[in-house]
Amino acid sequence: MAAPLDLNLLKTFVAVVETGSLSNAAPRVGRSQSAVSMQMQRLEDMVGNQLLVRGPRTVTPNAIGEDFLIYARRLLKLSDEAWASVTRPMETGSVRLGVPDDYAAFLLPPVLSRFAEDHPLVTVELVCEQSTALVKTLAEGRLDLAIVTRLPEQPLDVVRLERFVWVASPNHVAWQADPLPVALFEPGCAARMNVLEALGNADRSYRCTYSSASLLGLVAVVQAGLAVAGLAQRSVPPSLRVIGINEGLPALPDLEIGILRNPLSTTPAVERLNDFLRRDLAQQA
Amino acid sequence: MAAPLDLNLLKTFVAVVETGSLSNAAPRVGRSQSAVSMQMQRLEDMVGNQLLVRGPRTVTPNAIGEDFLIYARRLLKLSDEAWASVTRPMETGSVRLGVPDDYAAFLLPPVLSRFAEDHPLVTVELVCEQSTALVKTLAEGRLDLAIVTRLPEQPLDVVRLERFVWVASPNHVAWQADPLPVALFEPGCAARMNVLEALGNADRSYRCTYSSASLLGLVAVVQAGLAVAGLAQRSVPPSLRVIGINEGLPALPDLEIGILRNPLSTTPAVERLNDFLRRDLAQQA
DNA sequence: AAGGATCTATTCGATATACTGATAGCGCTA
DNA sequence: TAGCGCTATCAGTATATCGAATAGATCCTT
Repeated sequence: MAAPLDLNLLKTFVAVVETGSLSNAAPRVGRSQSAVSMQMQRLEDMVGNQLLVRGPRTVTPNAIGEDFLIYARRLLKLSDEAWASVTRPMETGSVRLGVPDDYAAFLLPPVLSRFAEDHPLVTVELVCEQSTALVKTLAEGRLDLAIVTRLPEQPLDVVRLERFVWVASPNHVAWQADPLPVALFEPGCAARMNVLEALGNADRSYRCTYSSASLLGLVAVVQAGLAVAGLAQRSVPPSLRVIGINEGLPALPDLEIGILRNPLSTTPAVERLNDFLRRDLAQQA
Repeated sequence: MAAPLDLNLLKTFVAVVETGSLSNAAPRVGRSQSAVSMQMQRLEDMVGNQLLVRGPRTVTPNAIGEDFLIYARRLLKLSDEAWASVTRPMETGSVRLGVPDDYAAFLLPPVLSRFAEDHPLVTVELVCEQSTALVKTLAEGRLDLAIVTRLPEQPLDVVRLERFVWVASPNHVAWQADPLPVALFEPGCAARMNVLEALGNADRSYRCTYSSASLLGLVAVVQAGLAVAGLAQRSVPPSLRVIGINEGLPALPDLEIGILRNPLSTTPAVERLNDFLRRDLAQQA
């Protein structure tokens, strides 16, 4: 790693290129003409390459200088952003938000859209994982917020109850098979536990024909008539049919949705998104 | 605009946060412990906010410091890139590459993986849009390269022909319906034009049951047996079945794939990725 | 409970760096 | 040819930054 560049020199460099003159750049950077000349000399010494071509009365960047100019501008801009993050933290920031796959696909886009309208300088980084993985990721400090489904024994402030339903292919009768073929999310997942617990309580035998984290894969298997599955009602694609007691299947308990927060994530941006999500999720039909 | 930050201070800041100690950071930045202490003081004076919480034996960033750390790392990384752009211009750079959705999902990952292995200091920013949108984005100078499907009358250097096929649900016979239900990409898309042109030439009446840019949505509709669609053969998921003349559908012309290049994008990185893609796409089975 | 260890903060003196003002040198224009 | 307007260089000065030493606080071991 080279020594970090001196952004004061870059600021002067940008001013020189933009004015085409050392003398005209000087007032822009609050230095004398001779200081500007020496700064450009120091910058070129530092990077080990000439960046500027000096004419009798003008100064222009060479090809390397042109490329370097782009970096100089980016560095100065990022420096301003860094400064703003400290001095005006309310307006900026980035939040790392974890959500389960199905929330990402179906529910979050409108929510994040509305949040982005209200907070244009806040960046939300979405991480899609199963709830169990999200708990771990957040505990490791790699997430600020996570929308998760509550697991048994898990202390979680529940924000909403999500209807959880059986689904099947509209053109198949997979539920008639014995043992019941079920498509499940991966072990440890609350949705999976709900399904297995309901089947256990009903003394219904089953066999697992699909086990993965992928919602798309699970949906594909169910659509193919190879299994039934449990899904959050709002995640049910139009191609699947909701089934239940009428088909001889036990009722499924609702999923308890909550928002986990990293206690070390105390920025205003995280605060605001947290409030926004709590309000929005609680309000949704 | 605030005065630019001192990257030497940021380097020290990062070292302090990473080691949790001023004393341990000192050898990392080639300074004495007292110099490190004063640098942190100067940094906090400069930004006008405390960034570090000092314990008796440890130092940790506060919430503002955590955010600032992200900027510090980005600034240092960008400084290295800037340096490399001067001293090793052939190896660095960033390319803005536009690709259609289905290419992004199925085909580009292995290509970009191989490119990244050969060119670790080149950053590729991917933009996924329909070909029609990509042409416009590139013309506006916001892309360096774009992989697009050739539209009628469009001058484009074709790099490969992509087999374009009808697909349907393996468990449905949607093609038997009259008029034919088709799922289409949005208007203006070459794939859409191919389908409609082929149906027109065959005098086959059709109705459009899906029209969107989303591949996932289209696949869902087809899988549901609600429509048939045209897809690049290599984009066909395992859950769909390729159909064609045997099912009474007209042959679909191949998609002509080409690479557009922004004439103002002349960096070595763009050059190299362009060459790489041309070679790689031409070679693929 | 006491002593040693280990850290951060501060002071002081030395050194390095960066600046301004003055000026030399060069090329252009009238 | 003289004057103008630029960049480069020089010398002196001011400021910034550093290391070594040390104070103070806390923690750990005996």
